[in-house]
Amino acid sequence: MAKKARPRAKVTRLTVAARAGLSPSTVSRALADHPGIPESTRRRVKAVAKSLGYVPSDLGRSFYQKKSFRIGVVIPFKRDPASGRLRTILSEYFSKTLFGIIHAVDPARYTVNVIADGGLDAGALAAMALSHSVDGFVFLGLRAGDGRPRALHEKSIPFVLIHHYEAGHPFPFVDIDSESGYRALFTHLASKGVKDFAWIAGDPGYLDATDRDRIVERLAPEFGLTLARKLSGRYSRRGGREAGEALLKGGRLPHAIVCANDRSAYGVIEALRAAGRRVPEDVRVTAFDNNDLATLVTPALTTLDNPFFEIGRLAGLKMLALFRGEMPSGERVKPTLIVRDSA
Amino acid sequence: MAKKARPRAKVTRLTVAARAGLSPSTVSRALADHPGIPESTRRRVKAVAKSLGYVPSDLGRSFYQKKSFRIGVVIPFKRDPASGRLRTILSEYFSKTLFGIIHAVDPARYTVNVIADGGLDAGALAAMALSHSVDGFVFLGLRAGDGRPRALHEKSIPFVLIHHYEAGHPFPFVDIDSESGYRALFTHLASKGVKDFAWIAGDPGYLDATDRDRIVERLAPEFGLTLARKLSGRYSRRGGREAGEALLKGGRLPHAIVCANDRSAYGVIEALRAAGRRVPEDVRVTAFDNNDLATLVTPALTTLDNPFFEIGRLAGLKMLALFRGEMPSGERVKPTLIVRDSA
DNA sequence: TTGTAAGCGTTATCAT
DNA sequence: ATGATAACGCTTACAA
Repeated sequence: MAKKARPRAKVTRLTVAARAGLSPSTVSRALADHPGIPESTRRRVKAVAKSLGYVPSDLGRSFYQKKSFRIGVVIPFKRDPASGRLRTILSEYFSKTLFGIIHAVDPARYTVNVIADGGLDAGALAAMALSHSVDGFVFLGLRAGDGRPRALHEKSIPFVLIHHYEAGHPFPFVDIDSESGYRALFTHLASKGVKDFAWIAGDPGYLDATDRDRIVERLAPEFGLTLARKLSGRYSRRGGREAGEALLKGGRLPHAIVCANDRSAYGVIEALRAAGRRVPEDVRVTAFDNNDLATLVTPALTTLDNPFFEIGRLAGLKMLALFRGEMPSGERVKPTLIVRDSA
Repeated sequence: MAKKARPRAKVTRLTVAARAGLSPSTVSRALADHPGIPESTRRRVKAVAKSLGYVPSDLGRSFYQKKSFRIGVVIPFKRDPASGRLRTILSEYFSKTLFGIIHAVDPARYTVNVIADGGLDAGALAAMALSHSVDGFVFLGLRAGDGRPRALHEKSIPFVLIHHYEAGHPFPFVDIDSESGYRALFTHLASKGVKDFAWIAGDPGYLDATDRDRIVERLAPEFGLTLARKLSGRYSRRGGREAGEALLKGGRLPHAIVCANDRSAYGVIEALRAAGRRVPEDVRVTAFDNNDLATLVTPALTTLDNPFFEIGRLAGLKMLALFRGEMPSGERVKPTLIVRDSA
């Protein structure tokens, strides 16, 4: 019975105004709950708008305000045309962080645009912001020495760095507090009677990786631990396996093998298993990230949980602060030690 | 020396026009490479624009054209506030598909907006399109019986379904061709002397899962295979493990266990391993998807590759066709059989 | 070949 | 309390 107001022509503020016998500006104010509009008018306008099936144009609002209400999330991405293989950062890292960002900015009516970064230069990024395609950027998976943040900063384009930061610059970032993590881990290891360990480093192209090198080296003595060997695991399973094999050739195994992430830890475990060594009986193995992988493999990994969702959420919050004209500081979130079977 | 034209005030088409001694419309046409603009003018305009550091406003263009040039990618997402655990579809599936979409639509200057679907109703989605927040939708991870596509269709809002379709409706979709996959798989199994097998089904909430039930049942006899048992693996590792345990209690194991996806296959393998059965010596196990997981576990999984990137790419292409006013049909892409160690 | 003018839907300013 | 008007940056008839 209720005749569905199926709008044949588009209905705008003008249509609503005409139908309500008011001016467009009053409609605008009523809909935006401006003060100084009597409750009665407000209600009437809203009723008319509803009956007309009026949907405000985000585009009109954006255009007027010169704000797109979009945040560009920049993530490294290349596809090898030959093999078709994707070269990007870990899916799980990306997804969880992305949802964290969305979760944070959604209440402010911001939306997230994914930008596949296959070598975009600073100019291209700046153009996206200047053209109001996005209002700012969140960077994921940036490599050490990337000059784009600085370039954007010079153009006053807002951005937040994730798992990255710029030494000597007060750029807002959200990073993992590796030091706190390794303190927890070393405490655990020491309590298990571990005296020495090998360090399987990450990909030195990332700031976090080289940071962890330094942190591990510096902290070990505090916990009575000897850093017996340092090898690169390149954050990859294969890198881990190769490091594990190298370790096995080097004579006596240390009490523990501390790996810079989950994947390389699993590679190490594979190498050990192939050589007939048992984890954790013969040697303990620890990891970092706590990806799905960590519980999937055998033995399940003792690892430091990298709270991707939370990190994304905080980055989103900083982005909003930036939009409000504030200057949010950098922040490091503490990982949680997850003790499972491997150590 | 070259004085950097750092725009203090915003430079628009008007600025460029004034500087070039032309009208704004000519500038517009020159920049858009319209026919009927002499090469000389075009060049001059472009030079001036460049020297002024002019960046066209996407917002202005969008506003005028009433098109946002954004595609909304809708993905199920819920976060359990208590545990903080994310409930969403697989990260890897999401990421690869998303990048496929981006890859396809980027050349047409479309951009992708991720929409976390925590129970958005059809009205909310329609409002996003009607407000020109996005021009259309790509749906991921839809469950059987979801009425939203039909509702959007009635409002003439363009969308593409991925790994989903609507029987009896010509909605554009991109799905995996499970039948072709199982033909390849059964051929392989038969060649290995397999005579009977157990089917570990997926989550019946998804269309693909129930389709595979039917396909497997129908196809088996063609290949001289007996479907000895049917159990649900719920697409999950735990579901697979439980199914595996049930199978082990049921007396003699069939020659093979065909699982509806990788995760449940791994669960089955865990159950078998716990019971001291070897894969593939005692029983062959097959999977579906070819996620990272497939090579991570031991034994590496023989599985059907679900080409997520390609599926996303095709969906993006269909989206563009829809925007051109065409009515693209549904499409099923063939999975590739990847033979590894588990079968 | 180029210019003029209108219009996209919104909000803010200034009147009334 | 409400109305008229301008402005945001762009494109596209229509005119010249």
